[in-house]
Amino acid sequence: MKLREAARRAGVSHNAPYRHFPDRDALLAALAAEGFRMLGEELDGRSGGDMGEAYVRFALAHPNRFRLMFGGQLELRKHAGLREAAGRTYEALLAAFRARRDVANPERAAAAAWSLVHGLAQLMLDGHFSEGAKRPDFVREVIGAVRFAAAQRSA
Amino acid sequence: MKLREAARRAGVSHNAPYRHFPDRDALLAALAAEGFRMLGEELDGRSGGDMGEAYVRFALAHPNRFRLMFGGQLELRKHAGLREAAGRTYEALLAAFRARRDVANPERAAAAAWSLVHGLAQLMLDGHFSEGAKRPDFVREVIGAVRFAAAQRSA
DNA sequence: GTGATATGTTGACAGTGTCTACATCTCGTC
DNA sequence: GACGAGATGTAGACACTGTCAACATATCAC
Repeated sequence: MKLREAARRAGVSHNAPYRHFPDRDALLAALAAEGFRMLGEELDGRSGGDMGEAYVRFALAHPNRFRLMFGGQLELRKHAGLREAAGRTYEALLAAFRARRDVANPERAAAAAWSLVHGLAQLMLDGHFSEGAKRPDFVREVIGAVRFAAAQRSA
Repeated sequence: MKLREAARRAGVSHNAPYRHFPDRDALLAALAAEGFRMLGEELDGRSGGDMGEAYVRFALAHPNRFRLMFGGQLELRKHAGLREAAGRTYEALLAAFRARRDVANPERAAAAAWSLVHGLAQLMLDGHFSEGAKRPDFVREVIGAVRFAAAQRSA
């Protein structure tokens, strides 16, 4: 998280990063954007619970990256590329839900699904769920515990 | 987020806070703990979707507090009081689900419900859901889009 | 009144992000 | 091949930060 320390560890002077990024925030934004690309690759080709599990797996495998992407210290609205990268991920999820015929409202279901896996990832990263999260199938179980409001029935 | 700035704004010297907290992290931990207490009060007496809405409402009303509580920069495991405060909130949610007879597995359902509302709050705070989140009932709709696996039916 | 404790202040230290100025290295053009 | 331009690197300085040590004052029990 510290610019000078990173430069030191990379074996360059404390000012070298400024030749590649205008400031510290821009560097972090680039790392976050790369993170969104990585996440997109993990999710690509999956759907349903599988996709949700991949989302949480990514967060647990790259906790600092994930926190950087979603930690809120990046002022997402200031970095257009970031917002676009995140939006693309959401679009893929939305498309997956639109392809299903058994869900009443794909937009709401997609928002709920993203919220579910995102919250699960965040809470696990933060160390809540300490007891249950040790079970190897915890993520699958939690994701499997929800259904989305079915089509042809009132919401 | 800056100690000296906060001291300045409070009209005291930059070292006054050290008479009350051993270091910056301890001050933040105290603020987070107070946040958990506030959140607990908001959730108290509610259940179901109502509780979920109150959770998200709290996050949107106190974005910085919420991010402090769940941002992960606090090393939750280092502050026993914090972990306990968060655990108490979860216990209340768990109790609410245990009281329901129509849910197959209260533990999983509670974990899923917390994940759902937590992720929803976090994503809204970060500015995703930009289009849909403007609808006044967005939170209720998203929460209403999920069902929990029913009792007496295979998961 | 006296001593202890709580609370506040000033001054210093190392470390940080950022700016400016200076150096070098790499090429396309003549 | 020489040269000027741009990319990339470095050193030094600045204001700022969290933290520590030393010193001051206010409160209160005895």
